[in-house]
Amino acid sequence: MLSQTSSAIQDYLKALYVLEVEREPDGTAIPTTALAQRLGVSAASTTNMLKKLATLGLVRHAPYRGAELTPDGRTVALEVIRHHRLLETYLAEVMGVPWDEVHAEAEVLEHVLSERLEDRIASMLGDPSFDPHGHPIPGKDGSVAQASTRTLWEVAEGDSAAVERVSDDVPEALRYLARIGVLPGAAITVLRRGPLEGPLFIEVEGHDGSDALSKEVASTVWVR
Amino acid sequence: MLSQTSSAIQDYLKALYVLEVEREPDGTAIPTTALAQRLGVSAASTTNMLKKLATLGLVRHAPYRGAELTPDGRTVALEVIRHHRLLETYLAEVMGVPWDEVHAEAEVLEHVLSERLEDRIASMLGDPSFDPHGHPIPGKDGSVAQASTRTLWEVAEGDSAAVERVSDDVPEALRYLARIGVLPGAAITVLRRGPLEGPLFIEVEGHDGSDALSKEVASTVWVR
DNA sequence: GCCCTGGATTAGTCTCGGCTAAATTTCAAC
DNA sequence: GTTGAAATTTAGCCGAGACTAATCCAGGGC
Repeated sequence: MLSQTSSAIQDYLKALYVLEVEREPDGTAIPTTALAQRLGVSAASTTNMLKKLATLGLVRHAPYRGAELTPDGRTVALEVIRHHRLLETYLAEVMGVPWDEVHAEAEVLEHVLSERLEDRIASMLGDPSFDPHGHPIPGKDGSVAQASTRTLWEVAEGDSAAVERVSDDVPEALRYLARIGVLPGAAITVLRRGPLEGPLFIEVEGHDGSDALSKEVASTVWVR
Repeated sequence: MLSQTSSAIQDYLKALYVLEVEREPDGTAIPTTALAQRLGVSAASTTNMLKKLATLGLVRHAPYRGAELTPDGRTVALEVIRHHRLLETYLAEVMGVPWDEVHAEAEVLEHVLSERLEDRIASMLGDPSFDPHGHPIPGKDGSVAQASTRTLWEVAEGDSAAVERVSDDVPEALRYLARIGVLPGAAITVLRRGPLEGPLFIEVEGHDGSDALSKEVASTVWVR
C-alpha cells in the first residue's frame, strides 16, 4: 500500500489525516485551501493532487467542497505517521538527537523507511505507543490511541491539567516549552490569563515560578 | 556541497567515482555507456546529465570521449559514499540487519542522511574506517584508505591470500560467500582452478573442505 | 587515406509536481 | 433573488530526469 506511493502523495495524505483529526467532531470535508497552506503549496497544485488521489482511490474529492480520506488513504497516512513517530522516538532515545530536532529528521526519513527497518526499530524500542512529544504511534494494524483535543489555551484561570502532548514541528517552541517544564506528563496550573488574546501565566509542578505562554504556543499543548 | 545536489546527481557522481577507481591506473575518462549501464539508464539520459554536471563544475565532459570527476565532483561522491558505508556499518552492527541486506537499505538512506546524523552515527561506531564488506569509509576530510585491486580470480593455483573486501550489491553472492567462509579477514588458498573460465576451488582457513566460486563471483572478492 | 561501425549526442516526448493567471462556483449579504 | 467576494478549479507553463529514434563522430580495417 505505502510502497507504491511517492513521497508527495504521502505528504498530502498525512496532512489530510492531521487536518481531519483536528477538526474532530463535525464530519465536514477538508477545504482545498486548508490543505494547501498546511503543505506550503498553491491551491492549484492541491486541486491537481486531489484529483490524482481520487483516481487512486485514496481520497474522496467533491469539487468546490473539499476532500476526505478513504479507508485506503487513511491506511497509507497512518503508515507514514507510524514511520514518523517511530523514527522520532528512535532518534531521541537511541541516537540522542535533541527532542526539538527529531521532527525535521523524521520528516525526510519517514518516506524511505523500509518495512524491515520499521519493524526492527519498533522492536528495539519495545513497540512504544507514544513518541517523545506525547503523540500516539499508530500500530501496524492501523489502531491509534485517541488523543486529547483540549489545548492548554482552553484551560480556565485557576484550573489545573496534565500535559499530554505538544506539537512537534516548531523547534523554538519546543525548546522554550522544555525550558519552562512543559513536557508530556507535567502538571500545569493556569495562574492567570493575560489581556484578551494575551499571554497565559502558568505554573508547572516541580518548576519554580510562573511563566508566560502566548496563545499561539499554548494552543500547541494538549492537556487532559 | 552535498546538500544542494539531487539524489539523481549524487547517484551519477558516485557511479563515476567507482568506475574511476576500478579502471585505476590508466588516466582515461569514463565512457558514457559504461556509466549508463552501471546506473541502468539510457545513454541519452547519461549524456544529458553529464552536460548538466559539467555546467555545475562537478564533472569534466569531453563530448564523444567520456567524463571525469572534478575535485568538487569527487568531494560530493565521497560524501555520498561515506554516508553509504557508515549506514551499512550502522545497520549491521547496531540494528542487526543481515550483511547481505544492508546495501539496499543504505542505497536509499544515503541521500537523506543529515550531517548531524552522519556525525552521530560515526561517533556511535567509533569512527570506523571500514564497512562490513571491507570497503574503506572515506573520512570527513575526503581521505580514503586505499584498497586492493587484486581479485581472488587473479590468485594463482596453489597460492594463498587474505580476503580484504567483497562487493556489497549482490545479496545472493554475499550469502553464498558468507556460507563458505569468504569474509573480510579470512585466509584463502586456491586449491585448483577449474577448466578455462570455469570455477575456482578454494580452501578457507577454519572452514573444512573446498568450495567452488564462479569467475563472476571470484571477481567480486578482493585480496591482498 | 577512406569508410564503416559502434559509441555518443541531439531531437523530440513523457510523467511528476510544482507554479501563475484566468475562469468558475459557492455562499453570505442585501 | 441578485450580487460580489472568497474559495476553487482550469488552462497553460516550467524544470527534472527519464525514454526512443534519428543523427553524428572517432577510430580501426583496408
